[in-house]
Amino acid sequence: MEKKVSASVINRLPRYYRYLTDLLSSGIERISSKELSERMHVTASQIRQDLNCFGGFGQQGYGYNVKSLQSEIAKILGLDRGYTAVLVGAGNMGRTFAINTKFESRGFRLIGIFDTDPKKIGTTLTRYTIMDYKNIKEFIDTHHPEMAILAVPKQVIHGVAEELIGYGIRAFLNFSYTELSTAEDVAVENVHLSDSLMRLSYKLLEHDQNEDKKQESEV
Amino acid sequence: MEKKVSASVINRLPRYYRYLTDLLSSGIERISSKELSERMHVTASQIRQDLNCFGGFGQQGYGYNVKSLQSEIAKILGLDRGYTAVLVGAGNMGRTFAINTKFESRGFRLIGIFDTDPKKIGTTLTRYTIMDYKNIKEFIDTHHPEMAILAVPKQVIHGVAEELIGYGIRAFLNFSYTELSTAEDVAVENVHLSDSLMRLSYKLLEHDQNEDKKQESEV
DNA sequence: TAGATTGTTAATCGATTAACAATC
DNA sequence: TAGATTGTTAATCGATTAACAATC
Repeated sequence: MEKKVSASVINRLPRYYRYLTDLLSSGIERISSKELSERMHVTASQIRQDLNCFGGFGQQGYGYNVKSLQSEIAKILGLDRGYTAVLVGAGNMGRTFAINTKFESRGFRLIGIFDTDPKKIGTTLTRYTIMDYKNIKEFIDTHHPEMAILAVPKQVIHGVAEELIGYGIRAFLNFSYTELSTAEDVAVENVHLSDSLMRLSYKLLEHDQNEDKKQESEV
Repeated sequence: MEKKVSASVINRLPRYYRYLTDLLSSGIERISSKELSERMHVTASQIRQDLNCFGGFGQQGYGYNVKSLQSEIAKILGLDRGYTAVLVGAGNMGRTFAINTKFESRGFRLIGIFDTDPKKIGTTLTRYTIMDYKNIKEFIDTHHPEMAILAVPKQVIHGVAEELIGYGIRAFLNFSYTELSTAEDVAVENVHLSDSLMRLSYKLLEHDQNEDKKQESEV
């Protein structure tokens, strides 16, 4: 068994995928680690090390074929698996997610939307009719989605997750402020917009303070 | 001048803030690094190291006062600065963002929403009237927001960012698929939901493959 | 005071970068 | 072939963990 690839490497993969997709759409066929490193503001060494966790995708003297590298990374990420997902919660975040079909094919395919609000159940959201959360077990038993996107209030997040784990779901994208702890054999990605905002706030403050210092030293 | 705090530490700060806020709301007054470490699934050593980048907030033999530690971290993150932000783009993501006022006070206060779509301009979104993007310079000159939340299509993201930098904005939260490169003296946080999905997809695939291997070895 | 827990130094571990032989 | 660029090993750097003296 190969040794486990580190989280740092995994976290960079989507970014490689993104850049390669852009290169592809601008018609660039081959790229060297050096040129890619300049575009991405990382070292060429890091790119080669990262890729070689999964195999030798390049060719000495030539570099990497953009198209084949992109598809290799897609495979590594599991984007070719046709994973399917249900969305739980048709509030604002849920609706935004459902409408942005551009996410599809970059990780999953949405096959059903659920909510508990009688006002929402039966209404349509893009090409889906919102279903009653009560019937989610039946739906899962029939269609076997692998993932659930959780866009529900933080008060119910743990309950919903546990229930869905019971029904066989093994991967969650969690939008609630509370984080879903990753016990058991379950994959979780937490998306915390508040965290991003706080980081931005920190960076802004840091810049402001550097600015202040610069002015002081000029005086 | 103190040495720069590493990105790893900064990235963990919002999570500390989140946990401390939860502790506070459940009425817990003091906590030791050991107990916090168990709740957060990190080492006590890491917590103490992280906090001591900014100062000695604890007390030997006692631990940390939850309330004062929370407010210290808020200060470090700049949450007490009353930073203000404009939202550019009142599409789905923009609307979701505007409606989730819970983000406010965790990094910024929203003071205006802009769009270019004549159908949207003049309509209201929660407590705001959507303004014409044409008039954003005037608004910035008058109200001096520090941040901009960019929820615009990727085709226009760089143009919008450059324009707003010209008007004095120094911090951006970017929701577009393309990333905003962080040249100049500008703070940027990119939020890429697709990246989160791809990471989730990878984790799921990894779990599936471990599952397969386990079964093989059982045969 | 004795016990607990911090702040901090030292040790370990892992990730990044540099270098270069292999090879297209 | 000569030049370019990979894959990979070795060196460096930084982050995490462990340990413990300081001290509440």
